[in-house]
Amino acid sequence: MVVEAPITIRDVAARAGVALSSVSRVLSGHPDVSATMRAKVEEAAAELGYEPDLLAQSLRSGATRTIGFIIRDIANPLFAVVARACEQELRRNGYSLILMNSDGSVETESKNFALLRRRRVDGVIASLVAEDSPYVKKTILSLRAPLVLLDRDVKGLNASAVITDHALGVKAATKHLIDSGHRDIAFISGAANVYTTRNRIKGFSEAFADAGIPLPEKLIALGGFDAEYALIHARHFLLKNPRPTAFVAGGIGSTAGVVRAFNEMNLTIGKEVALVALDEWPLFDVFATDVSSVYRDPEAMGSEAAHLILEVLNGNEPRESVIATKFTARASSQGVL
Amino acid sequence: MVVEAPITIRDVAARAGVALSSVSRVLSGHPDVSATMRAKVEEAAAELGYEPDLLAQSLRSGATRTIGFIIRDIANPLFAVVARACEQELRRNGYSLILMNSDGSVETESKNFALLRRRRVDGVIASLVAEDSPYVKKTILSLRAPLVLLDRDVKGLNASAVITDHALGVKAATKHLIDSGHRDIAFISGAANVYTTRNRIKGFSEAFADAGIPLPEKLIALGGFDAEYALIHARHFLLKNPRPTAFVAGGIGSTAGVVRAFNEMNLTIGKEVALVALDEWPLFDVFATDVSSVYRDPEAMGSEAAHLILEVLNGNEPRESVIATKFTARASSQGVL
DNA sequence: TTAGATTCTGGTAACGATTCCATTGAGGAA
DNA sequence: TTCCTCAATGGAATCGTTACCAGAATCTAA
Repeated sequence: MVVEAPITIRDVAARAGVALSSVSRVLSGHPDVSATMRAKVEEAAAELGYEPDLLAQSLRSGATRTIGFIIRDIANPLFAVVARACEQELRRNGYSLILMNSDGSVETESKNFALLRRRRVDGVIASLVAEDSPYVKKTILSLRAPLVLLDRDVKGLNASAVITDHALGVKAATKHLIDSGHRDIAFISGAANVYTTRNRIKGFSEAFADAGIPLPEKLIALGGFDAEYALIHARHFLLKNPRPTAFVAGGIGSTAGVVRAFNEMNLTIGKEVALVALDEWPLFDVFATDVSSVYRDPEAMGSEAAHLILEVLNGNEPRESVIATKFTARASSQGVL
Repeated sequence: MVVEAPITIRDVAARAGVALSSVSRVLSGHPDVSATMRAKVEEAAAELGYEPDLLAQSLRSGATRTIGFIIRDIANPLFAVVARACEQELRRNGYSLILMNSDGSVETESKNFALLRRRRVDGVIASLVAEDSPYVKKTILSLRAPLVLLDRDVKGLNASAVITDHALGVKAATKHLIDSGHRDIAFISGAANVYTTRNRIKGFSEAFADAGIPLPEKLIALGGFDAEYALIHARHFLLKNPRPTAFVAGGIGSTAGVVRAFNEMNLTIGKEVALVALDEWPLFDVFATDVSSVYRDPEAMGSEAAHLILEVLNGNEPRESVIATKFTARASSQGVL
């Protein structure tokens, strides 16, 4: 396979019979260029099929027009939609997205940040595995590039953030359960070292406080967003006496685990046990039509993240953008008691 | 915010009191380096916290250690898993993944290829929107980098490919439906200008041929993988007389559309109409336990794609890798007639 | 007509790294 | 001692681009 060498600005200059610098001026739209020169260079460039090399441009200009995107797991359907919307918006603005999964490991996450720094990305959008891991601040402060956090709250970073108002939706969901007579409501979600969890628990607690009912602390399990964690703890809760009559599951993985536990014990959702899912997922409306949920718009999260990073790249100050949540009561949380 | 300038090899050389070239030799492990020199340079580099600039290295070496990943839609849960597995495997080998959605548009796809070329990616992994679009071959041949196609078959490209043996699973599924007495079996999927569809139809046809039954050509709709397309055609088929007793839905989007049509007409899956889904999706086992499916392993697809591109980058010839499919009969395809 | 400004162009130095080439000095063989 | 080899190092060219600087040509104003 013969691969001819790529066309460089040098070739164009030779063909047009002018200097390198003149070609560069024409191609980058410099004002001090005669019409003749412009025509000659453009013709030569077109004939040769010249394409500027982004690598060389980046080295020279210091900007790569790439944005790093670090998340725990792109296979989480919510984040896949976030990533899509974000990539689309960045692409429209001439940026490309470098995707990295941190696989739930703070070490991998740290390495990813370091690699993005070496790649000289213009910015990073990240959903951190944990806000309190010791390296986080150091790693991020040495980034030399603007950062947008997804649903995370780390002090002293001067970063932008897309923040979901989970409390709003979770509080409404919990109030709904309490109003329906539930008292022993289990809550299973990820660890409290991420804003997501803390803000959800805030909404959960407020609903109990408002109702003047003590928080069922023994039914709260905050340790992991994965299905396995949720399955184990849901099983455990379901063996208690009295067993919880309702479950709030934090995220898609948690919901999977909780529902598996129900299935194991042959509990019919909406009849023998109530369920509220936090976040929806693909085909939610098709196969899970009767599951009550707290919804947030992942498209909005993704495009907002892109806007926030572009804003800072354009010289504006970092800021936060809040995404609303909406509780929708469906059959899964009704008629249980 | 004061941002100090990044440390370059020049700073390290100055600190160690040696030449640039010596620093480079030490850092890139050249053999002709004295122990004294090595110690001096390594100490200086460590003290300054030197990190090599991948941009400059890439310009010099010609390799960026980046791989482009072009798919229709990362929010398709199957491809999200493919992307995750692929990114993980590439990361282990020191490569980063640049993600681009083509949004189902051949123009966007073409622009994405062109941008990746300008970014000098070392390779591209792509699931083409269409195999027969006029620009495809030209765009790809001008890539100057190895290519791995995902479930696509384009002649004359010298590309590697991860190919799914859809026919195997679809044939088994169709045979199962025929053996259960179904004759009017509808098939809804994407257009025939991608291998995926053609290979599925091959399996579908073969099952009919083996049974000596004519193919129900009027019940085959090949036009789009999206839910909307499937919904419209499923509705249309369900109004026929006699109406089809079974549906095969090609992909996650198609399944969503078909099931919505069932829901609209209050048809109970597995009782009044049979269904086989091609591909599974997250929480499939939790909420859709009774849907018969043809499964393929997206993890395997992703890591195979990574292996194939790495192979070619290591000097081997392009090749194909085949992924198996497995039909599993569940309640949705039984006891209908 | 001439001084000064303006337009246009070419040459060259960066950006940050690697690699070739030439030089030095030490060591070994005759 | 002389010649040769080879390890070790510094200097310079290079990757492809942009931007600065200087000089030539043209134009404007007095």
